[in-house]
Amino acid sequence: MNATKEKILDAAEGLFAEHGFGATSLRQITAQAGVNLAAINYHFRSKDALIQAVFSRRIGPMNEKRLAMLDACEAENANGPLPLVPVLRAFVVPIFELCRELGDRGRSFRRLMGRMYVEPGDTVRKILFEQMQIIAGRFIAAFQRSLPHLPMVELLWRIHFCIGVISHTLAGTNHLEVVSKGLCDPFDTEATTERVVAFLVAGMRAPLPAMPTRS
Amino acid sequence: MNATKEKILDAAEGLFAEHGFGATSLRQITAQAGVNLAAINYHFRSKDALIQAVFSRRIGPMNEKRLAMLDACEAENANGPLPLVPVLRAFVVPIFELCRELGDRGRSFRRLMGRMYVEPGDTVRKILFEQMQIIAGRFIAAFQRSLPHLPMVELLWRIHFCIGVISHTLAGTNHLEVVSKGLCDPFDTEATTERVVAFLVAGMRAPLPAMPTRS
DNA sequence: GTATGATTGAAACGTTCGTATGAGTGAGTC
DNA sequence: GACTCACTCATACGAACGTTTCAATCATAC
Repeated sequence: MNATKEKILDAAEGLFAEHGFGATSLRQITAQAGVNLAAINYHFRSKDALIQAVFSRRIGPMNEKRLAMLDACEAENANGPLPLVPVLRAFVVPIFELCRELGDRGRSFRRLMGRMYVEPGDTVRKILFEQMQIIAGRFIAAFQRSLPHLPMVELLWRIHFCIGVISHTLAGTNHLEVVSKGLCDPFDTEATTERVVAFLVAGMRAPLPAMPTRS
Repeated sequence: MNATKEKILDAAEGLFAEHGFGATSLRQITAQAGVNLAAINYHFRSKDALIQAVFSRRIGPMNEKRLAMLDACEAENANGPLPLVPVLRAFVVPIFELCRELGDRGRSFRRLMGRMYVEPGDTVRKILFEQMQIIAGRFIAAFQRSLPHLPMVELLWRIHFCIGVISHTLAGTNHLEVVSKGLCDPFDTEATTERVVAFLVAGMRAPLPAMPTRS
């Protein structure tokens, strides 16, 4: 790929993570990348297209890995119940692994990923929907096989909660570090992954809540 | 309070929730509120101060309610272990209750609250830190009494996860509605609260994760 | 009624934004 | 050497931004 294009993507990823999409100007990006302002509108068409490119560079490979892990899990348990833990791991692990592989750049990517779920505006929303469509069906079906007693409504809510934990952990504002006075290290990726999985496994297996009687 | 001031706060709350802080202009706000543009800089000093005002109008009462519920719980269990569920409820319930009380306006406030945890920029970050300081210590201590076997590091991580679930549930992008094809209703506040509590109770009580052996 | 202080109005300020333009550069082909 | 084509550059455009200014308006107390 063109070197300028990549420099732009790298700079944009970092600045978007730091300041958000709206608050990051194309001029900041080109300044940090050390390229000309017009290069963005040459290599990408617009700011929106740049945002899209920043995401798709990473998300595609990540979701492939997720599906690969899910495939492996389903293959190993073709004729029986699907154990919950590996399904959950297929959902959780690749995203943290990708962050670790990216090294220092992973810190930016984490924040971006965490933020994309709450980002207003159609641009990011659209990207998220497209990427979700690809894996949502597969994982819902897998979770259903793992937790067959759980009504669909409850299952979907709990997957929603899982995404919340993952997203918030990735977003990694420094609140946790501050509150814990450095005790908790969000960048110890492997330990964080295990903690997340343990929490989510328990949550998914929680007894059904007592529903309030509707008046 | 001045009627203009309140009209501005209402309009700002809705637009901030819909489009985010950066993407909402003061002109949009004054147009929606039906007041003059200069009114914002007269009643508040700046856009940042307006953002601050939008939040503090709601968060103060909410945290008071949280602490009140925690007080009650601690009073009832002065001489014994603190049960987990009421502590968690004190943490979770007031925020959902506030959203319900606010009616239609609660939908905007929910999104705002959910987003503030991931919002970039010093303005929101600072507000969040100030408000957190008030209740963080109290709740950490309470959770520690409820889960005395849990090491502090794990406890803090799990509180972090809880905030993730709450924040993501509040942020309430319509992903869940879309995926569930309307099966899940995020605005059934009471049922949502029970589901969140059930999930979080189980997560908090999860067995300790097997930590990876550090190489 | 008139003076006073708080509030609102219309208009403008300077800045920065995303985007567009057209000239310039440099490697590769004939 | 002339041509091509992908790319980079400096610069400009119009629009929208947050903020400011100052005159007009209003309620209220004297």
